[in-house]
Amino acid sequence: MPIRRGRPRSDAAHQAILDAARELLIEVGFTRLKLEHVAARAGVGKATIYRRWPSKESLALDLLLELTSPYIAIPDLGSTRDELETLVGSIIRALTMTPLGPVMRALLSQFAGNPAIGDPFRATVVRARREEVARVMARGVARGDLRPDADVEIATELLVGPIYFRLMFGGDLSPRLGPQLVETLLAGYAVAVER
Amino acid sequence: MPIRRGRPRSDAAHQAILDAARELLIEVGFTRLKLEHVAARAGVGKATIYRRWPSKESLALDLLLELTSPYIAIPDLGSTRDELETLVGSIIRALTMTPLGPVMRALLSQFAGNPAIGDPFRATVVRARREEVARVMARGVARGDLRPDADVEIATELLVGPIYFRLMFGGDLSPRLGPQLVETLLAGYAVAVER
Amino acid sequence: MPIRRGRPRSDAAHQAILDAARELLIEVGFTRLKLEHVAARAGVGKATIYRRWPSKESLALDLLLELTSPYIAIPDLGSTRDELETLVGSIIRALTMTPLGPVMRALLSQFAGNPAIGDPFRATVVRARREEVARVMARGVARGDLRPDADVEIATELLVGPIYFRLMFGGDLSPRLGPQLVETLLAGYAVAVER
Amino acid sequence: MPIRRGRPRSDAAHQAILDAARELLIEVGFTRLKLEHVAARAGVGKATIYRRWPSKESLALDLLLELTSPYIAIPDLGSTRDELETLVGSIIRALTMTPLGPVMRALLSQFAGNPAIGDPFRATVVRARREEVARVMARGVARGDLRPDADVEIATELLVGPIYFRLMFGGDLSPRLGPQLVETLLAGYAVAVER
DNA sequence: TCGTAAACGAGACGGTACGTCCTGTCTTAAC
DNA sequence: GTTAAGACAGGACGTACCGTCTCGTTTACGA
Repeated sequence: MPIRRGRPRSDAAHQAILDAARELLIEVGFTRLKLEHVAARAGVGKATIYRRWPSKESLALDLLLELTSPYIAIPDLGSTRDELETLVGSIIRALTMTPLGPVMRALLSQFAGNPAIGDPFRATVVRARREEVARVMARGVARGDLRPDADVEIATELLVGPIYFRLMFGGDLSPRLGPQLVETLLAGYAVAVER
Repeated sequence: MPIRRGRPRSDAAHQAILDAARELLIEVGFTRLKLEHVAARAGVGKATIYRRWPSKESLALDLLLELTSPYIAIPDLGSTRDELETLVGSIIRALTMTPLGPVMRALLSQFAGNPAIGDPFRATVVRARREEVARVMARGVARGDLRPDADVEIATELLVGPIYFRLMFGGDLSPRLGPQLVETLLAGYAVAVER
Repeated sequence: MPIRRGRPRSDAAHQAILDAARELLIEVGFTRLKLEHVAARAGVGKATIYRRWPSKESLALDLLLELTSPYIAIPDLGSTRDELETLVGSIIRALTMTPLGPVMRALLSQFAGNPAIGDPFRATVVRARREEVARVMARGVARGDLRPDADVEIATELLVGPIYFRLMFGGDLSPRLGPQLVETLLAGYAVAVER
Repeated sequence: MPIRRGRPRSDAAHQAILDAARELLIEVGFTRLKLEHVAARAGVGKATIYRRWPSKESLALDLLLELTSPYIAIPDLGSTRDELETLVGSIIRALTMTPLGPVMRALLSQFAGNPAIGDPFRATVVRARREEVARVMARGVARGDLRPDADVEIATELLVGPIYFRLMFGGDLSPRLGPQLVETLLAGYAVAVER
């Protein structure tokens, strides 16, 4: 039994650290985020941070997962187009209307070159998104809306890639983007009669 | 007349710095790239670096522009599909077979959150790519291969977004990806008879 | 109450710094003394030095005060000549047989032009020496050994000035010097009738 | 024949360097004197300085010798006391009323620990002073004013040591100091019977 | 109710890198 | 061949953070 001895860890400190880190990450970006400053803003000793997270990366990753966790599965809406638009729209909304946008922007830089952040992120968020696209597309195929040979992986990237492209390189992340992407994707994968 | 006074700047030192920086950027990534180490590997004083580049970011940006500059315009091949595949293929090839791939991966992190790198990159490389896609598509529309209402911006992002997505989040950057993306894009934008 | 918070400063580091600084000061002199090297030899981070001393000067001053503090008052020996010789002899001995000599030589340069070192040194060491000479001379006047109008300030400088002169410009600092100075001070050079 | 070829060295540059160096030496002291700043203030390239002086020390030494050269021998005044007072007074006057004072103060620090400055200074200025004292004292002995066994070396240091002591550690360098020193040297402090 | 054990805020620790400054040398065009 | 200008390699400066390590104190649990 891992009986807990000694003083329990403080939830207040834990939350203060996350809040301070989120604020600073948004303010200055990942590279200029300093744990020294997080500790100061949170009113916490540095050791209290290191006791919970082994590195800046893992703290940042927790911030990201915290913001991506309220992920909601797409229900069967009867229409493949509606479901895809809902899916893409929820991604755009999360990026534009919650702190996820700035946090994501700050961490984009780390996904490619920093396995400590990239790997867990891929294993959870990216994977979950691919699976959701797969579920929606499977329903679409079953309905006869989509060609049975539609490639789920390419489809995910065609829907999500442009969004991250704009997040990275600039460009509107307006709600109009979702239907535009879905329209193009569907026109491609839809059986001939669809159009 | 900007008469040159004093000892001219050394081209040898300039190139040694760029070489050392490129190597180290690929080896350790942008965050762990230290100008101290660049100077040491280049056999150069730190001041010689700071005389040319005000920051690590601007040095890295120069590396990136140096690698993206050998950009070749797509000639008229008679076939819109061939031209698009050539375009996408050349991007994939540059990312997989030249130092551009690792350098890009190392700098992806900075585009979103670091205007000092992101803005110039957007203004040159991203802009050039959009314009090339626009030229190819304009020829396609003229040929009757493409629907006249095809949106160039969305098209660029559908072609390039998935590539950067895989660069960032992992996934094959095989030569097969190009034709897959073009096929999907064309199926969407092509006039009905195309398929 | 000045409650102590945080980890206390390390006495070991403090002493290691002083030792390394003393050695290097003697080896290379004040101008060529580098805090970087002190830190390296002491096995200490540079910040640990700067936390204690704001500058090279103040560190050097502490070295000097550390070496001049074991100052011993001259007891009543019954003979003014003996007391003066003891006083001058102890100064010469300290300069020739302890690290004070080399340290003093290294810092002589700073007394005149560097108030940060000169002022505290004057306020403590020079002042203490003047007072000791004054006490000895007062006893001498009381004994009837010395003329009552003898000027203490001039006397101090006549005894100590030549010693520092030789320290600075070269010349024996042999034990013989003390009695010579005292003899001349007491007797004067004029033939008897002059006065 | 050392025929001069090429452009002759500029006397104007030479003098501008000495002037700038003297000013800066007085303003900031020897340690904080930077050849970079001397060159800038003199409107001269750094190489022009290094072509003439191998080091900061030798430049400073030249400044010092330039100021100590107008040394005037003491004529036979008929009175040993007058001659000694003239000698000591001329030293005090030079130190208080010409730039020699500040320059000396700035360089005092280097005499002991820096042979490059100390040795030539000792060999010229200090030596000349000792010889002058010797001449005056020899005349005094010949006149019967001074005891024949008077030690010239000790005498020089008793006259000059206190002056440098005050220059270094503070204290009036008033014209009154000269007669006080000469008086004490001649008379001694002991009550008459002592001898 | 009293240890005992772990977490707490604080801040010092040995380090690494920063960006600046200065050194003494070298390289140019102008004279 | 010297000049002013200024770039060069090198190296120290004083500062900022890193991740670790004491401190004295606080908080909970089990004896």
